[in-house]
Amino acid sequence: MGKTRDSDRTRKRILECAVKEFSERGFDGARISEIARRARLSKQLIHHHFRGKEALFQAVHDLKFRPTTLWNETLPPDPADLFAERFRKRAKDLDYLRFLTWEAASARNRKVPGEAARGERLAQYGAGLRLLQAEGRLPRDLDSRLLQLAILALATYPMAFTQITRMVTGHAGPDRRFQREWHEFLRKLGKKLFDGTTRTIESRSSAPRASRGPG
Amino acid sequence: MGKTRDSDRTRKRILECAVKEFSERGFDGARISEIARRARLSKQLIHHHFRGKEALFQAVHDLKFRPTTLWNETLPPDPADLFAERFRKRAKDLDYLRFLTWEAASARNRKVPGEAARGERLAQYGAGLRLLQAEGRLPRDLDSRLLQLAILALATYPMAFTQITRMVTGHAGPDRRFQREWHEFLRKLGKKLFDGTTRTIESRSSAPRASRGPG
DNA sequence: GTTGTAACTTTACCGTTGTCAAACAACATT
DNA sequence: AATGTTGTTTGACAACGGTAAAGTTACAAC
Repeated sequence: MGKTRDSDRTRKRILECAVKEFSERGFDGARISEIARRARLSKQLIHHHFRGKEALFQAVHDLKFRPTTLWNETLPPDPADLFAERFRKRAKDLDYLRFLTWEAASARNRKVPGEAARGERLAQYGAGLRLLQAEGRLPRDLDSRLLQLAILALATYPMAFTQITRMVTGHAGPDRRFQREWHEFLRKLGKKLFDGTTRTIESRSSAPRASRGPG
Repeated sequence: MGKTRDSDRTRKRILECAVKEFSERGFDGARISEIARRARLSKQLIHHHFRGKEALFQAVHDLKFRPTTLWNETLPPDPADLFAERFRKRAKDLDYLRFLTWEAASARNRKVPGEAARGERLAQYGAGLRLLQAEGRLPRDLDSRLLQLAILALATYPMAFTQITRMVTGHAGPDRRFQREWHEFLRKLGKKLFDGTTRTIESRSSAPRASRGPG
């Protein structure tokens, strides 16, 4: 049995409950006392471990937005899986998705914490897309950045806007069954869009180019 | 010059400012006093005209979510424009979009006000998609509801998750230039997906059917 | 003008919430 | 065992936001 007093352990427990509360109710809606109730300790202790609500939120933020192995931005081998794969990864961290949604709602035009680093990471993914384009495995006439945005849209929207998903499909967003169906759908979509790519992008020149590395 | 006292006019002014405030800060973040400040009157007057914060929000909600001509769910003549057209309509009412985003963030699984009516309207659109499928102008192997969700995703996401859009493209979501580029992109996407539809869906039977109706 | 009504303001209030400070209890060190 | 340190609880509080009720002013009807 663990010690009755353990600073790190309680800090961790507070953080966990804070993640839940913040992700459910957002910053303004979240209540420190509620976090305390979930963690079975007094709200004053939270203020002792962290400096206050703002700092606690910051800590939670740093925790959830810290790059982990989940942030692996590697592209799938088959470009047709771009949508589906991105979705699969997104579905792994629903809390993070909820933070993104709160952020979207509250951050009108203001810069968002860690914007530079996150932008860097996103740019990395975009570079991967451009590489695929150079290899002729993705259509070149689609702006890579906009394509990336489309990928994120399809990977994010149904589970962020759960009301809409429910109204349209009848299933909740995080529902397992829906996730399977959506994954399948995205695969089909990817196939339709990108399978015939090589032929499509070379339809300008009547003859297919010799398949070599990126020109 | 108008009368110094006009119930309807002040009600309207309160509502306008309330829309702004709620759409910017959400229900919890919104401050009655701030709405009062914007409308240049005392917060108590707001409570006098409406019953309170909750009722005011309800009123705003009813106002913004009331079906208008903007809710025209008619489908574009060319299925390839499905994405782009939907986006064009979405971009017309950014406040509404922000409400949707707040709703998405806060409504975890809870039912959302007017869900039945809104679902009905969405179903109408879905029926239109199925009709297009029946006519062979949209691929039949794509679930119409999921396709509808994809349309909404592409039409909504970049302007709802403005941080992401900014980080990926460098432009803000509501930026005119971005909107033009995104519109164009969605058109291309639609063309790539749905232009070859007739051929695609008939790839099962080796021979193409006689081309009838709108090609 | 008088009076009544409705728009608006002022004063006051109360519950909630985050925060601070002091008291307390467990653990480590000596 | 004594003592210091640190995790934890308790009590209290000040600020803030929404709300209620009383007071005041404009406008209309008579």
